[in-house]
Amino acid sequence: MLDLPDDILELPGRSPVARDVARRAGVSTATVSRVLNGSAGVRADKRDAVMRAAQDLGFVANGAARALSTRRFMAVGAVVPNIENEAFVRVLSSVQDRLRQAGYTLIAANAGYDLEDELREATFLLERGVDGLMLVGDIHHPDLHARIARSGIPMVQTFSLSQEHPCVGFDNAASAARAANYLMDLGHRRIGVISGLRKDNDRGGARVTGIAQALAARGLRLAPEHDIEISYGIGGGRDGFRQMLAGGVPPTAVICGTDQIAFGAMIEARARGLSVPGDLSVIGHNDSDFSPFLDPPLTTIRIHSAEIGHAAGDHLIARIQGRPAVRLTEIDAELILRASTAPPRRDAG
Amino acid sequence: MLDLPDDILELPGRSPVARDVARRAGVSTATVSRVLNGSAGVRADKRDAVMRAAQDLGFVANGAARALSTRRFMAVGAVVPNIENEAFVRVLSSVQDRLRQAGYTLIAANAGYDLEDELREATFLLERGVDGLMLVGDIHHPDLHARIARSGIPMVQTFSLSQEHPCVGFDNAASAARAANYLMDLGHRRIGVISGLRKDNDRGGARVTGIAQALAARGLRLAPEHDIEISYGIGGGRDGFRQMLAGGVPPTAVICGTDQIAFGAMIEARARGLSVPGDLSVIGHNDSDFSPFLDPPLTTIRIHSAEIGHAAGDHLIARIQGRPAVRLTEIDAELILRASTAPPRRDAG
DNA sequence: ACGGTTTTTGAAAGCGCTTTCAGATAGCCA
DNA sequence: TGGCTATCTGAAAGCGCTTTCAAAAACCGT
Repeated sequence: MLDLPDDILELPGRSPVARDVARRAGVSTATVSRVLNGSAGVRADKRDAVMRAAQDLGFVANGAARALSTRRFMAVGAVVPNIENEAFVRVLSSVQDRLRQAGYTLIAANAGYDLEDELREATFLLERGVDGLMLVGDIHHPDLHARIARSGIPMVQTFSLSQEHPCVGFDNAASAARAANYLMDLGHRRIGVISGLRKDNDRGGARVTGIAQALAARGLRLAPEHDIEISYGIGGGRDGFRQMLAGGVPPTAVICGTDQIAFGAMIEARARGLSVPGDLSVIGHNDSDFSPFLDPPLTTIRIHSAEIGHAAGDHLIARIQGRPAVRLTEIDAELILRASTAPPRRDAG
Repeated sequence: MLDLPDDILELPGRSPVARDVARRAGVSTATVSRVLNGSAGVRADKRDAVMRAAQDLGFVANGAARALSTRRFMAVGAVVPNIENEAFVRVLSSVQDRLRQAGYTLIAANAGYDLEDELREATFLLERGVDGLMLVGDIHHPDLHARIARSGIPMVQTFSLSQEHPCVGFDNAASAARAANYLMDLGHRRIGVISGLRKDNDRGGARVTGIAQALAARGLRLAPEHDIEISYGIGGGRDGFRQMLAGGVPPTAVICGTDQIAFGAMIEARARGLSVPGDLSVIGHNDSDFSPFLDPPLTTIRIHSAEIGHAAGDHLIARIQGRPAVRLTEIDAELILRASTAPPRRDAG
């Protein structure tokens, strides 16, 4: 290597490196590194000199070099089905909270409810060298877990519970069943479901199953024409409820996969001259910002996204740092009662 | 360095590196690198051997080493005021779209409408070695631009226009003025504003200024009691409109900083027995998902978030790759007319 | 078959940081 | 002050990849 004399090193274009700081402070790069990290066992005068030199030069350590050397990238990845979905955004935001405190960065990616895409995105993150990975749900591409295992980094699944893998979530079937039971307690007998896409989506699937089982447990059944699967969003909710009405005998209550869908269903119901909750009770999922303000305010299953995120973040950090972490954390979902649910009309048989 | 004999290298715990692939394919690491990247000028048989070896071993290049070597981190950072805000999420999502196509990763951070925090987060990203940076707005911590400049990476500001810095955005003052003019054309004379926090927020500030100027241009003025600043969200909108009514003579129309705020204002108006748009016209900002479905559907200024994101992404990629890029891109905001606006009542003077 | 090209290829030098290891210093007690 | 221990410190070896440079191999026209 061509070793330049010390005095011509202030090349303007080059951003300063540890070597420059060392030179300026009259120490070695080893000492610079010690000061800028743990500081353990460096004499005060040298430490100050290094600090000042770093300050003066505006030194910023090169993350790649540090990552290469420590084998720690100081980042964790998260792949969520839809990065624009409120619930996932909240989780990402709270995971990031925790990570940030531990000095880690969150890199989020979008899987678009597609297993292949999820695999691609996860692989991409793995290549980047993330130190941990957060996924949503328990259904993934068959190769995904093998790939994660090979990379040797910790992984945690969220939003649903899993027998196989570390997870932070809740029992989607049970919480949806609770909503169904609540409706049946009110006297409803014809209960419908409008869910988002269920393909490769264990949360959606489990919720419908839970509802069907709760109905069965009381001798009722989820009629096929009352079991609707649509795309997410308010428009989806309208379409879904329209389809349901087209099916014949209308339900007296519907449970929806998200509050957006519930909102859409309510709009469509009103457009058809049905009053909520008079003619139709509606329950959503997620407790979105707007839900308390709808007309009527929406009964919904609140998912504690922030708690899920915090727990998932803590779990990953712990395992990255070699500390023990619980394999399964259950964060209970909560049924928030508002005015969109009521007993069915007497004549609704 | 202790050079292990070639035959004991299948240590299970260690993930494979280029050296392993090279050995298995009977080539040098240089060739491995050539194959895995550009592939230029490698004989077909060797190329295949490398490909196969990499496949067999499940080789994944170490991103940190690559970044260190190429001086490219292949990631760009984005710092937005609120990562849970719909408009910013949409921009992030569309920036990521573009970056992903170019092989780059997006790392998003949250500044919480605080200049110090924004500086901290941006610095954090800079330390990571991001190759480019996206910011929101034209008001930043005094040290921020210096720091970015020192790191030598391209930066682009979004959502507003700037004289000083590269930007992709729109004229917040002009678009808000357009809304005000529309209301005045309908005959409104008492127009109010409910904006989110304006501190260190040039978008919010510019909108109010634009409205005030539009009013002034027609001999009207924005009464102080009709100029309300609140926190974001539906609750904020309700509070804001309540405050406005407490101010004395009620306005016949309000322009709100977001559709959430507008929604809140509409709720509060109705609670006070005012009909929209009969007694009060309401205009929002952003054209949120739910806005067409409100009752009445909300007139709003649609911000083309996806276009902003795409343009910002393209701009950064171009500059990272050393290609020229336009300094200022203006993405027009659009006034979407729906049913929440109408002429004022005749007797509303 | 041979000299001159044109391709391919591998050795080795980094990229900038951390960390080990041994030597240098400082501190302490007698 | 000397000797021994406890602290500090710097040289140097990596981390795993890319890339230059020169040597080796393949190709070509005669």
